[in-house]
Amino acid sequence: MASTAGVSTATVSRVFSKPHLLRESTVVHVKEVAAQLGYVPHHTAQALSTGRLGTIAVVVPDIANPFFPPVIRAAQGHAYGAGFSTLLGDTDEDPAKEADLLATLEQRTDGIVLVSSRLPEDVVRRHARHRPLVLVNRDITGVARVLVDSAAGVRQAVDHLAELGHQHITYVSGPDSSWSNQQRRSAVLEQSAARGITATVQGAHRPEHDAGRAATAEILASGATAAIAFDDTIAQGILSGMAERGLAIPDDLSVIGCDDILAVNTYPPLTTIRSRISEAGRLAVEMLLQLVENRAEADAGEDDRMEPRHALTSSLIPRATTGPPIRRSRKG
Amino acid sequence: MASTAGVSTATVSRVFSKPHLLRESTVVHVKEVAAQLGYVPHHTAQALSTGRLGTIAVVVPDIANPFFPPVIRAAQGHAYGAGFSTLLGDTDEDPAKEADLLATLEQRTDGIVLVSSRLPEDVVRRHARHRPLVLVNRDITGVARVLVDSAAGVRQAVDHLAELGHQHITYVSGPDSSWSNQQRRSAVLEQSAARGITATVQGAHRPEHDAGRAATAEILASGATAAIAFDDTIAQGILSGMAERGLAIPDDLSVIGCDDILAVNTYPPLTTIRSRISEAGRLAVEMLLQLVENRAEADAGEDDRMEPRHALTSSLIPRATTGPPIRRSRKG
DNA sequence: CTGAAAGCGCTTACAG
DNA sequence: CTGAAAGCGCTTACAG
Repeated sequence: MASTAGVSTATVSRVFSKPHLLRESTVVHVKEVAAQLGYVPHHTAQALSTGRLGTIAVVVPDIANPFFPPVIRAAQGHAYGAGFSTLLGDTDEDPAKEADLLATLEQRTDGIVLVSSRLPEDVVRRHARHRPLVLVNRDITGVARVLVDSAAGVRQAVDHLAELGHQHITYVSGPDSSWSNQQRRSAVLEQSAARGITATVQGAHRPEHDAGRAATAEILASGATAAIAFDDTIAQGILSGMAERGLAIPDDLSVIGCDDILAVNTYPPLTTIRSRISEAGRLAVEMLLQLVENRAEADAGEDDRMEPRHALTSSLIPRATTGPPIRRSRKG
Repeated sequence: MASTAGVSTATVSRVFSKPHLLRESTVVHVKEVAAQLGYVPHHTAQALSTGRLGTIAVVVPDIANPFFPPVIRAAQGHAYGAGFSTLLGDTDEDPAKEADLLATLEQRTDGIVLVSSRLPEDVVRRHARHRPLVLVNRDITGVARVLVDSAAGVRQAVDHLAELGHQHITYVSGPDSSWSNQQRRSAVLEQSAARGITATVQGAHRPEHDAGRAATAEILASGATAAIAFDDTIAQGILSGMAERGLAIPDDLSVIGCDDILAVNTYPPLTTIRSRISEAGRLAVEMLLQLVENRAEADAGEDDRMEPRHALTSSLIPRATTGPPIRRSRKG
């Protein structure tokens, strides 16, 4: 390439990375020849030389869980726009696999977005000290993170139910190890106490339709007239559980989901708590690229510590699965 | 590393790539020192040297479309097992972006799995001639591909409806540019003709809940007593459209989806056509890695042309949204 | 504004 | 069984 353009390889390199250092005519000429020959700078060689891979990774517990695709999509889109490719990692909800993946990805990327990590805090912290890392949906001091703050939406949900006249509600929980689950459960409990209504907590645990459906019996037995589910999938399962028994929504039970991943794809349309999760993906990548740049500069200067923590707020989207506790006395 | 272990870099290299060429004791010793120092072979340098990136890409039209995550998941899992990382590309259903992505990914991967490509045949063919490429859900002669053959399942669906007594059914179509859509439509039309029942075709076009819901009016107007939808999302939209009108499933309309991505997450549980789509992801990667290996060998030998075409079969999963056309005369 | 030369960290014939 | 040396295709001080 350099030879057929009659210049040195250094010049070719500059044409593609620092054209402002060159005479305009040189740039034009070399680019012409390059176009002719279909020449493109060899990515791997560039990477080896500069130490910048132009690649990030997004690691999630389960791609097939509908919460994650929007996050991944936004992350990939933003990274692509900034000239970065995106590696995808699926930990299968397994901390060991997550650790493994992190080790592999570490040497193949400039930085990692770790979504809903199941790893111990100190492991994450250690990794973050060495390499650019941004957490999504995990709140670890000292590590850059963006949190989908569902607490605000959950409080609105409790208020909504209290105003409809519900006296006893139940929180149908998700995975115990999930930060979001802990946050949502606390918000339900605290806000219920504040409003002077009874709140109980029970399992579904697995964020799956079947788990929600199976939880229906316990919900009905509890005497609660409304359920706030850890996520939409569980909520939808409860809807099925009710339909199975010939019970009506919302008359026999008000149901509120979380995440708004099902949109209006249920019938009746599900009242839920919406948080801009794709915003979380975009923001996380933005922060990560910031860290990558800082690190590049820090090599030549001093390390500047920063601890960004972004919380994205949420809000209740009332649709058709909530109403007054009309048949609340069905058990009597 | 080499120096502290008292060997040459060549030996260190061999310890990690061709240990069988070395004395057992040398391997053990070098590995010990490596563990001590936390040394790991530099991936990018390896890649530059060998020309093997250890990376593949999976390109899909839309990560958020629930059809794709299982494919991606299986592909990533299988690639990971074989020591390959997976880059993810989202074309946003845009052929221009798809072409762009392909060009970028081409130099960053050993090969690409292209799912539901929207690109012209010759563009895909040209790419496949130069680099390992496997298509999923696109049938282009001369290019390795794995097809989710929904035709078999669709024929079963038509038979199922005919046996229930339906005389007029409608196919609610998906994206016109989709290979799957064409295949499914043809299968509905042909099998209906074979069974001597009437089949009409109408739009939903976009594979979205709302499009399905909006299609309900036309379905009812058509006089059809059963609908086979391009996919589960559209089918679910039809379910909502019917519920909205206070009409019953399956009495007022039998509905069959396709892809089984919703599993039993609807109520009533959706009769649908299942194809092992995650199997498609796994198989595609398997074929791709085969191509990558072949190409590596072909460099030193002769190119061996092969044209693998795998069709994964499908079958009807009867659940609760199909039944006899009880109120078929509702319009009279 | 441009080039010669060293270097990024491996791999791989070629010798021995 | 192991090492010296060239090479993978760039980038980047250093000269000029």
